[in-house]
Amino acid sequence: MASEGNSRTPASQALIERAAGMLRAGGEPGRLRILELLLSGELQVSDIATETNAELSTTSQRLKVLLNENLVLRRREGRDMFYRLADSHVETLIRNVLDHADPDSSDHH
Amino acid sequence: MASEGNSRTPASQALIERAAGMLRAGGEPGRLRILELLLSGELQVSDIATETNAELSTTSQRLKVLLNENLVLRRREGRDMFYRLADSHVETLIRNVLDHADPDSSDHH
DNA sequence: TCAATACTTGATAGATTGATGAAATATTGA
DNA sequence: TCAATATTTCATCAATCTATCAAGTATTGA
Repeated sequence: MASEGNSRTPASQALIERAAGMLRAGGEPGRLRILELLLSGELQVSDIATETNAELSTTSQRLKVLLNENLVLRRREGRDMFYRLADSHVETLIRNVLDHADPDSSDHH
Repeated sequence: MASEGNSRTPASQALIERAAGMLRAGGEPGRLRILELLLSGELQVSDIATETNAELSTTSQRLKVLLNENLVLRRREGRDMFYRLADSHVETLIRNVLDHADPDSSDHH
């Protein structure tokens, strides 16, 4: 029994800042759109740019923010760079917020 | 079967924007700190200000942002205003991100 | 080694944000 | 009705963010 339950040990300043950074990274429509896209799997930069109707360099900058906040991981394959969600925690987070923001979602209480 | 599963219907522009707004609202340390505080229950503004070491008006502004993004609800009782997390979805979200940001958290993969 | 492809980085300008003091509003009790 | 308490709103300024173009780097194949 270390830290889980209904009452939580107050998060340290550092933890709060890391967590806030993650939320902030997802808190911009262009970047959230990318995260949503990646829910269905790994994609390369140019495809992400195409799918999101964004400039390549804009897309790259967005991915950089997501990478810095550890929301995504990347892997090079030849000239291509493939990005994917960092882990299932992130997946859950994204699904969660999209669900919650959906007025048609059933369990709002 | 409407929208849940491993592949998700692409979110509408509006949904993405609402969801991004929520993340952005939680994406600032001062505001996330408030959300974390509220995990343990309803609090009035002055107490939130005290607990977070912030000016009253700063706290009020922060709460306003959280309220606008539907992350919290409030209720007046006399001169006091009590704020609480909007629902269990929000609770889950906050716990989730704090967990994920914690390097000591076990299930990062 | 050169040209082409795929991406990243740097510089920048415009937009948005966040904290704050001062002023305003709401509620209560004398 | 007045003063006190609790909170919100307003105006402002500095800081941060975001998209974009141009330039730079990495990888491949001729």
